[in-house]
Amino acid sequence: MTDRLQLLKEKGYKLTKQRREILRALEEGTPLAAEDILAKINVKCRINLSTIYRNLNILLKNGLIRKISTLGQADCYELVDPDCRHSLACLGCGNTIGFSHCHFDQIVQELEEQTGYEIRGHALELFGRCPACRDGHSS
Amino acid sequence: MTDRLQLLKEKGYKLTKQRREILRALEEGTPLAAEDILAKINVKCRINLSTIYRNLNILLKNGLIRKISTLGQADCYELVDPDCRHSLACLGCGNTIGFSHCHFDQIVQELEEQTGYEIRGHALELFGRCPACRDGHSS
DNA sequence: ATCTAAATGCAAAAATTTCTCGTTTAGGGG
DNA sequence: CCCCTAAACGAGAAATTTTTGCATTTAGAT
Repeated sequence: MTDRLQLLKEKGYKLTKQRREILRALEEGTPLAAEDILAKINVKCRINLSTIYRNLNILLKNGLIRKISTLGQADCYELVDPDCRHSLACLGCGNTIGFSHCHFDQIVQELEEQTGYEIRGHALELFGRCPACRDGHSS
Repeated sequence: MTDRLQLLKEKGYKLTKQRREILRALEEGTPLAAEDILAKINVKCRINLSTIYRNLNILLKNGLIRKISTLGQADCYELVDPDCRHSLACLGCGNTIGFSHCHFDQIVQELEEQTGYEIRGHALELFGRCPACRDGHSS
């Protein structure tokens, strides 16, 4: 059983197959909108979009995933993962690339001391213009 | 005329009173949802919600504002400002505090070199549990 | 095997965001 | 100034995204 399932179980959540499937979909690494998750769920698993939203909210509250809004029109969700991946999106064409190594440990620690918050995770989104959009039209 | 208006003008956008009012509302510093902006617009200025969304998208595309999704259910928008303010939200009660000094210059520069993107701005959201929620219930 | 709170599916509602189209307006050129 | 035109706007409809209520199912404990 994965760490994430373990944590949910300890918190008293039941490990339903829907819940497992949602996590499994997210474990691929790419940020996904609720609809995307639906599309990735095993055909054998009956699941409804509202179940997905309900679970995404639970996962959010427990700091297991983060919500990011730069990509697409619907919010996307991704695992708060150990190797800390983030996104860099082009404001022109929407092309997005990922990166790791955000080196936040220091900032996080300072803030925890200053505020008394226990920081569970972070979302970092960078945006700008990709090489193509930069050379092309000015909009 | 502010830098932001200047930039919009140079890009060929007209400086309508609606556009000015939206920016003025955002200049207060707090992240605002589209509805919040509507509520803050001067009563003398006739404006429609769709105008607000249209302009938010323009401002986004031009890197003048960022969209953040941790707070509330609707997306919020805030100016990409010179002193670089970000938010730390409690997963329990939603209480949010702001902070500055995210020290990103180095990360940004490295990424620009590696990717060829021109990075216009970033959104950073931290989340966790505030002291009260930490001591209180476990959910 | 039984029981119960938690979770789900479904359908409907609510909330958010985009779009169409007719009208208005900013700002440039006489 | 006044005119002109592309850009922007308002209004309302439509599309999309997200939440909710309720009857039914199910995980996990006894």
